[in-house]
Amino acid sequence: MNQDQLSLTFAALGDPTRRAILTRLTKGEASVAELSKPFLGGMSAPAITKHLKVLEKAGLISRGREAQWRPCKLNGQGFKEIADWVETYRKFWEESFDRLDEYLKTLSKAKETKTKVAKTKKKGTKYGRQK
Amino acid sequence: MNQDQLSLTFAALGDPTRRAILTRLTKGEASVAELSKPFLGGMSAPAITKHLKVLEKAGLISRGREAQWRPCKLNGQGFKEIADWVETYRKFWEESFDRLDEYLKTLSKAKETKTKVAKTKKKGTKYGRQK
DNA sequence: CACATGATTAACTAATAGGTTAATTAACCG
DNA sequence: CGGTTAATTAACCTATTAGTTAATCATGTG
Repeated sequence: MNQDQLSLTFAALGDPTRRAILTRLTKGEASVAELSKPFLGGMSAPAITKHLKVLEKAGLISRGREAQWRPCKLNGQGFKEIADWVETYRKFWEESFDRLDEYLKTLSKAKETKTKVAKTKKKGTKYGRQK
Repeated sequence: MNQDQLSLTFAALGDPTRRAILTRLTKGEASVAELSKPFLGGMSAPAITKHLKVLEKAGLISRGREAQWRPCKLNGQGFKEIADWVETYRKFWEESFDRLDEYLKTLSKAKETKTKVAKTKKKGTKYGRQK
């Protein structure tokens, strides 16, 4: 299934070939042929076409018409969706930096005082049997 | 194929079940059994175990030991990787908002002046034959 | 029109993903 | 120890994915 937009977008980004295509597009519009060249020996056009379909459904690119060419360009909206989603987890990565910070302070403190820390055994946690 | 960390992380986020697990974990640590309950009729424990392996390799969670329970918790680092990657595309979504903004201004201007915009046909683009 | 170029579609293949149930491992409890 | 609970591993199934080559569609040009 995986029909929801966020899943489509994340899944699209999970492929390195597709991310390479996006990186290329930061430098400007490109045709299918242009996009296929950079891939060692050149990836086949049908393969690129498929990737572009995935990227388009993911809202990460949009496509134009220019005679027989169908140039692709980045579509900001898709990226914003991802940015907004991950933003809701910000405090978790900031927290871990806080903890790292605290740990580093602990280290230097330990160096000063040579303190031996007692290892306290936790018991009876929330995971204990409930009946 | 798909071995790089960023691919693992994005691919992990591409599954709605796994994102639901992450959402649950924002409220605190949880065991496999606790994580399986919310899924309509309860998803099987082996399925959850597999998802957790994916999330762990993606750097999005870490796991502890508490007797026979293996509680999971969020790992901020994985989220930061994603945030950093998407940040490099920020200007593309901001640009599109600028364009929207400009468009809205154009609209209200048109309302004021009733201007008819000439449609200019582009010709001879970069996609032309290079022979 | 005939033909060349660019892209897509069709058909196929091999590998991977997401799920299941059954069996196994690990740890606690009486 | 024997039993129970939590989780993982194994084996299996089906659907999807990423790629291929060959054929088709679309467009511009002599």
